[in-house]
Order: sequence, then C-alpha cells, then structure tokens
Amino acid sequence: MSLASQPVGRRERNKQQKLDRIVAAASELLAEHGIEDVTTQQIADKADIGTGTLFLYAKTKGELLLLVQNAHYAEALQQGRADAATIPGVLDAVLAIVRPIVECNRVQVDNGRTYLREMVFGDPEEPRHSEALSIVAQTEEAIAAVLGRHELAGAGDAATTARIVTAIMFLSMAATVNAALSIDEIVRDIRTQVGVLLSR
Amino acid sequence: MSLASQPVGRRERNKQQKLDRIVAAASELLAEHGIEDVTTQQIADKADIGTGTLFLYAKTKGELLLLVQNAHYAEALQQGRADAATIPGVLDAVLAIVRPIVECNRVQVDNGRTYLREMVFGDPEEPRHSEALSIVAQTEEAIAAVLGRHELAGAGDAATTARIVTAIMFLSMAATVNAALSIDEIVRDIRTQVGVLLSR
DNA sequence: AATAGATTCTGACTGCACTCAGTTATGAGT
DNA sequence: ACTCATAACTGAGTGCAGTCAGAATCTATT
Repeated sequence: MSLASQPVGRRERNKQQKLDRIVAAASELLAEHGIEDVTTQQIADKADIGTGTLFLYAKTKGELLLLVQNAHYAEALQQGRADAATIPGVLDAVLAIVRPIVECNRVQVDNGRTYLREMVFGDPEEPRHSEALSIVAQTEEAIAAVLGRHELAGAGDAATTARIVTAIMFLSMAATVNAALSIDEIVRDIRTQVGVLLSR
Repeated sequence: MSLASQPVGRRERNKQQKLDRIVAAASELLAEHGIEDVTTQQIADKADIGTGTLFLYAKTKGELLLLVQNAHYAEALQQGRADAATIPGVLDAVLAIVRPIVECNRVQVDNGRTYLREMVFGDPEEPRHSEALSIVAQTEEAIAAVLGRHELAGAGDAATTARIVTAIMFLSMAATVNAALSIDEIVRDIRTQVGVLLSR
C-alpha cells in the first residue's frame, strides 16, 4: 500500500508544508477580503513565512489567486459535466456546463474577474497558469462533447464552436460593465449569445 | 465663420495645451518603448508637467494608453467600414472590418494587449474608457450592418452575432498564448472562428 | 561527525503608480 | 486695482508588489 519511494527528505516535506500554509492563508484572506484588499505581506505573515519566500511559491500576486482558485474551477467543471449529461437540449446542456462555472466565478466578484484577467494576460509558462489553461481546454472539450452528442447537421468544427462558447462566457464574466450583474443575469446574457451561435 | 463663443479664457487654453503636450509625450514614449518600459514620471517630465498633474488628465496609467490609442482604433474602424462595403462575401466583409483593427492593435503588441485589458477591466466611468467602449459598440454596429446586408436567412439577432464576433476578436488578440502570432496568423485564427459562427 | 556544496529562506530594499496638503493661477465681483 | 473664491498645479510622500545578497538549513561524501 506504501508508495514507491519513501525517501521524502525533510526538505521536500518542509516545502510541501509551506505550500500548504500559503494556500490556506491565501484562501482565507482572499475569501474574506477580496484580492484588492489583501497584501502579499498579509498572506506571508499569516502563512508564517518571509516576504521573499512567498514569491518562490507564486511568482506574482496573480499566481497566488490561480493557486487558490484552480481547484474550485475544476470542481465546477466536474459538476457541469455531470449535469450536462442528463439534459436533452443542446443549448440547455451547454448551459448546464456554463452555470456552475459562472457560479464559481462569482463567489467573490473581484476575485473571479481578476482570475480571468490573469488567465488571459498572465504568463502561460508559470505552472499554475498552464494548469488554469488546461482546465479551460477541458471545458472546451466537455462542450464539444455535448455538441458532438447532438450531431449538429454538418455543423462546423465542434471544437471551434466550443472555443467560441468559452470566449462568450469569458467576456460576459470579465467585463467591468457586467460586474454588478447577478449570476442569473450573466447566465441569461451568455444564453442569448450561445443561443444565436447554435441556432440553425 | 467665427465660432459662437470666443470667451475661451486663459484657463481653458492652458488646460488644452497641457492635454496636448501629454498626448504628444505619451504617444512618442509609448510608441518608442512600449507601456511596460515607460514610467508615468517620464511622461510627465516629457510633457513638462508635475507628477501629480498627469493624474488630473488621466486617472491611471492605463487611461493614458486609452487616451493615445482611441484615435487610432477609431481610424482603423473607419478604414474597415469602407473596405467592407466593397466586398461581396459575408465572411470576407466581416473580416475586412476585423483586419485593420488587428493591424492597429499589433503595431506594438504590448500596448495593444494592454489596451484591450484596460477596456474590459478598466473603470467604464472614466471618459477615455467610455469612449473606447463606444468605439467597440460602433464596431459591432458596423459588423451587424454587414450581416444585415447579406440577409442571413432567419439568422438570430445580427447585433448578438456581431457581439460574438468582437468577443472572438478580443480574445484572439489579447491572449498571452497568441502574443507571438503575426497579424496574418491572428486574422486567420479569427477567420476560422467567425467562419464557423456564420456557417449555415 | 566533520566538511562542503546545494537548496531554500529571509527581510531590508527598490521602483513605480498614485495621493494629498499646500501653493499658485485665474477670473468674478466691487 | 484690489479682494476673494475657486480651479488647477505640484512634488514630497505613501503603499505595495516584487528583488536580491547574504544567512540558514539540508544532504551527500568521506
């Protein structure tokens, strides 16, 4: 039952512990105050590490947000995939994938929007970032799968259509103009657009 | 021939002159070095005004970029509208509008991407910002007009379709992943997506 | 158990966007 | 001409993300 290699030295364990403390501290503070109102200093203090150390684990403040949110996003995708499977209509099925993501994104509006910003404009070389992009890719695959299931007659590439859906979703969630909208309003906004996209 | 009101006091003139100097200084420095490598201090110095004064004319560094780029963007739209009028195919006509915008946006990649970022995530209350959003709205109208001209049989809302086109355009230009792509590659990427969107 | 080499940690420091209390210019009223 | 109120300007100051030279800690080797 034991894993292949026990030789996990003190070094590795310390590193893991620190990372855990950072995630815990960041999670708590970000949820409580929102990214705008939390300083990296506060997070470092709460995680009980030096200022500089924090930046060994997350290259920028934005990466810190990815570190915390990626898991939630992945979970939302999981949920949506399951929901979509039980729904007959294409549009409704696609929106079943969309909704949990919007909900997840809107738990704290500032954090959600900043997360999206980081995704598009951040450095894809950073591991947390590429992880985020991979979840987007999975989202597109899930949507493409739903589209494929419904066999849109000679529809263009399902993958491309899925990509367009994520683009729509992205901008609806990210735009400052939509910052004050409720989850339902955002979903409705997305629905209108995806409805047109899929109408044929 | 004279305008209605001459009473343009020294105050107004001074203000206008300063704004002009700011635009000139910012234009030059941003074009030369890119927004990442220019400090607001440099711009203030070059415009020969105090540090604080700069922020009376542009609330943030990002606003400064909008201030400079909006005119170029508007010009690109103008160009595209003209081009589109002479083109028969829908897809090609829409892309005729897209191309000059992409070209304009890519004169300096960093500046272009930051401009887009500012548009989506900036404060829409600021005048330069709402001006930018208005140009986007005009872009969507132009695209909708092209779509209308071609009478897509029972196509969903032309305005909504236009909005989707701008979303596609936006993300293709903004994504860090696409930062290294050439203008032609970006346009091709957009074409693929818009092609699927309009296929029916 | 001693030494050396590598890795990880740290907080004082830097650079920069943005602020604000104090100053100066403008114009209206007398 | 001389107030006075208001608008516009200014640069020293503030806060914060991110850096880096040196300290501390770990592991391998003998």
